[in-house]
Amino acid sequence: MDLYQIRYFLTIAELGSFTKAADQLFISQPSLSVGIKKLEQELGISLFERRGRGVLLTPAGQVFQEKAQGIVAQYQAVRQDLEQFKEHPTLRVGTLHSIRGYNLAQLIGAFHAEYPNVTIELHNGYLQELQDWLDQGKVDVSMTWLQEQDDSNTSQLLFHQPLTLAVPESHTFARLRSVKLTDLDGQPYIARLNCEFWRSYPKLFESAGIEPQIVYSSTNEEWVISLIRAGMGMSIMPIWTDLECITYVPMLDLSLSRAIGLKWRSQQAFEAVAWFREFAMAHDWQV
Amino acid sequence: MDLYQIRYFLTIAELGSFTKAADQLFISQPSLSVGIKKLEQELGISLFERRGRGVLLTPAGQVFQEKAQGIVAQYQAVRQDLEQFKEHPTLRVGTLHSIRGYNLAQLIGAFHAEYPNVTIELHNGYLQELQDWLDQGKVDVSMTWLQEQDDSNTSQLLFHQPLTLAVPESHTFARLRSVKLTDLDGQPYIARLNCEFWRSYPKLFESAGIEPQIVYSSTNEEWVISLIRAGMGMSIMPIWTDLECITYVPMLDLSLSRAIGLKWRSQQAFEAVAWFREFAMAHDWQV
DNA sequence: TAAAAATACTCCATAGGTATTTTAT
DNA sequence: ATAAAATACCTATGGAGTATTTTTA
Repeated sequence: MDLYQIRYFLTIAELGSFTKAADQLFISQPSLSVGIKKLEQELGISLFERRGRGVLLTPAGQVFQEKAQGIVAQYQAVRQDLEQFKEHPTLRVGTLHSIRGYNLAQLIGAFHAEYPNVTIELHNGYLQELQDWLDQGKVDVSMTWLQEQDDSNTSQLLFHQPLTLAVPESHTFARLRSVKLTDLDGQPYIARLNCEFWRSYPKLFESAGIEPQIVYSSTNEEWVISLIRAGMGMSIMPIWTDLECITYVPMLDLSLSRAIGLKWRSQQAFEAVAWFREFAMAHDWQV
Repeated sequence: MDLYQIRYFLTIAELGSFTKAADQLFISQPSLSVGIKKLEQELGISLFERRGRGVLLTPAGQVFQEKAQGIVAQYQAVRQDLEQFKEHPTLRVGTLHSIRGYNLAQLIGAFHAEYPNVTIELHNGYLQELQDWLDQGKVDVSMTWLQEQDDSNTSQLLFHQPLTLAVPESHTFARLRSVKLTDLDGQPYIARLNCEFWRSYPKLFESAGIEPQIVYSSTNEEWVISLIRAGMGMSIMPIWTDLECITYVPMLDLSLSRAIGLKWRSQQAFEAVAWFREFAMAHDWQV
């Protein structure tokens, strides 16, 4: 069944005449006659009672009329939604839990100023989640941790972010020029469970022959920061340039760095993705 | 847009593959490719992201998917409603306010026993309303007052029903063999506003030189009966055979009779109407 | 008799098919 | 290299047109 058939039917029902409906629909009266006959055959029931002057809905026709209006209305709603989308496309950006809003907010703000029609939807997730969402088409682009093997067709580097030890500014370490891994032995430590390096930490600590005391752990970067700031412990974490009351201490025997960049699907044709990639590349990341 | 296009789209979206969808839909893969391309052109936006292995919905495709499911569901609901109607057609019967349920109930009951699939909808109304409803297709057949000019193509007589004076059984008139019109002068009279003869009563009374005292009037036949039974007055009304505590008194100089029958639209093809007509004709009306 | 719907036919757009090529992994 | 979608081309269905007939009030 074609939607135009329903539109034709509704017009005839409203005007009570094939001829008048044909005029209004800009088609010929015989075309309507044939079309409605097809519709009636498809539905297996007569919809109009043909009278000398005009037509009248049969009981079945009245049943059909009520529902048919709903179908046409819903179709028009879909069309409108898509028009809406064309004018205001929604770019769904996946962001790693361990990337803080601070950096991203500036990019989003600047992007929106240049592309005011694009609505940005942020989806926070873990490394694997982001990859899945990308693969499943639930996000269009992700700002995430890049690995060596990532292809330049589906990813691009934005910046490197070193990781080092963050301690409360009141901690004795805060006044040192640097620390060594062994200094961490027995220190209160806050585990960043969302960290891409986390699974390699136990080995790291073990090979250095140390055992920090893990007092808290959290998947949430902001909470880790708050806990350090409150003097609850220290953590090896990416250097965020906006943190107050926290001191980063260089580590002599540990040099960690993560690569943050964009990932997308190959052949992704959604133009907002291209805009966002270009924009992110030109952005001054200040990290 | 054709509904099969939406079905095709939904199947592809669900299976994530043109080839698999083509198998399931029993059409060829190229036909699907071409069909979806047409759909995308009609909507003016790309719905699928073509990847090496299978396809993925674009953001717009996801928007479309949600709504499209609703459209297909509604279409299937319409189909089901019509199937329901085919199995259990609803015959809408118009009945005159001044025809009491008593007589009709027996017909309806017997009809339903013979045609258990037909649902009967009773629509009570005045003479003119019934005619309008019939003309507008709001009822399929009416049991109403027939006039001389009614065509045998659109009406048939069921029975004649004489009208005479009804008085409370306690009234002195109840013991008379008959009364004359002039006996009504000054008597408490209950006007039956819904009566087809009502508009001619004033002239009738006037030409007889009498003026009954109209104590109550009602459009509702049952109320009129109750009022008479309660001794509030008398009324010239159709003879109902089931009334207790009410006595009909023949009138020497007034002989009224109304013709009750069915009316329908010419060319009415709804088969339940034919069944009902046939059934009503064969019915023993006991009036 | 006149207004309106149905029918007969013609034309062409398009859904669907098969064979093949292109594309992406 | 292979799986999957796109393309090319063909056929047939059916939507829409014009001219005409049938129907009913």
